[in-house]
Amino acid sequence: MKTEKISELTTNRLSIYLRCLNELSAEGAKTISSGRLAKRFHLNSAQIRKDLACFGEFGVRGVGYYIADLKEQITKILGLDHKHRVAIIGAGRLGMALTDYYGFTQTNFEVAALFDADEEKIGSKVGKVKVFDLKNFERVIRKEDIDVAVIAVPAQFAQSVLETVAKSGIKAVMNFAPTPLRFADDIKVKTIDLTISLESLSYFLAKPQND
Amino acid sequence: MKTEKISELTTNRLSIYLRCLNELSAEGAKTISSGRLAKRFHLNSAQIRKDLACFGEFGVRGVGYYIADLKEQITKILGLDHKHRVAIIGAGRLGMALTDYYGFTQTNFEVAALFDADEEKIGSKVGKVKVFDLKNFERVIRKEDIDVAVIAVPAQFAQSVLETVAKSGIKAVMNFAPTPLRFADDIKVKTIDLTISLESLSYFLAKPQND
DNA sequence: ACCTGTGAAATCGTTCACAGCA
DNA sequence: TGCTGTGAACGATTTCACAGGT
Repeated sequence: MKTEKISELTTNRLSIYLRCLNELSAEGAKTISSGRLAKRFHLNSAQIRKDLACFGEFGVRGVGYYIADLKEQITKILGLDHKHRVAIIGAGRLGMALTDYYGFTQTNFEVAALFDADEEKIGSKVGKVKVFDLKNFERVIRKEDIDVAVIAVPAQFAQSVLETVAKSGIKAVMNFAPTPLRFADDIKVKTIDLTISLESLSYFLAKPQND
Repeated sequence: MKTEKISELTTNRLSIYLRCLNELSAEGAKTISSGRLAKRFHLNSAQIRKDLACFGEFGVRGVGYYIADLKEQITKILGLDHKHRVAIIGAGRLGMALTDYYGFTQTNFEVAALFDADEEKIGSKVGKVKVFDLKNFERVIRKEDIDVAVIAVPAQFAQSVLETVAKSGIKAVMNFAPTPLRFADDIKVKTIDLTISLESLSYFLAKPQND
């Protein structure tokens, strides 16, 4: 077991391993070795072992890993053993699409509130989720016990929204605005920048030789 | 000028530089040095120079880079000097949200068609974009001259949709389904996996000491 | 025999530091 | 003097290879 700092690449892979284990589990398998896991899902077996070894000795030499046990361990490491409550800021199309994004509920996340500054939208509902006035952000997130925020507003408002979010005490933010954000280092901001992804596809199409 | 293989990290940063240059340009600046660019946007100046040097010698010693010229060069490198036409597969909330996502139009991408397998949706419109039957994918993308596909269908259909897309000759795909996909290496698939991002936030909240 | 956990090696990416040009 | 372009140093990440446990 390593006690060094754990890289984000490692934790991202943990999510992937968890998915693989769910699939194997559904098939009724009881144990899996890093070698077979790697082969089946096109991963590297040494990397799987190293990643897992960061958090403990979960394997059994000569056997592999007990699937049910390992699932439970990874679920706990990723903090997926309890529900997270999510606020989405920006009740535009993207915010609304995310509100009933299946992937949220699938991994123990629940969208508890939408926020917008537009009078027209405040008070309306998306499915069962109410749209609140952004001005009341802090009050609502306390009442609703929210611990994760999603920023789905136009880029020019993102920094100011992030400051509202940070002031409320929320420590985990997912940002869809294609803009760099400044924030204190006790909070975690994960930016999903679709513009960069698109431009990267464009580069692939444009580059001289498709090697 | 390097002729080695260019990493995706480098091309992603090119997108960022382009954004920065647009901002500077809007302020009326004519030239910028890597040092001042780095300071202003919290980047590393050596990295900026290295990234740019992969594609040519765009700078002038003692002066820096001419902003208008550099913008043009990067735009060309990223293939953003001509429009890309996009098909979105899956006319659910996510597909619809992406259809009028501002970021697309902003960087020379245009959503030209939506596809779905649901009879109810086929023939309807989202804004000006028509929903076609997925069965007619190849015919429509040829007629509409589409070169980029976005997969916004549930995970269990993603692999089969990708195969339809690949067969049609499209080489650039953005995938929102949280599942690993198998594909030939002459096509580029960029997966935006919101589940992994969420779980990474969850890990941050769960881990023992928030260091 | 099979498999884990882990040092060591290899690869990849970033930052430093400076030669050389305007 | 100010700045680029780049080799060299450094740091991070991945992969190899094997000692040691079952």
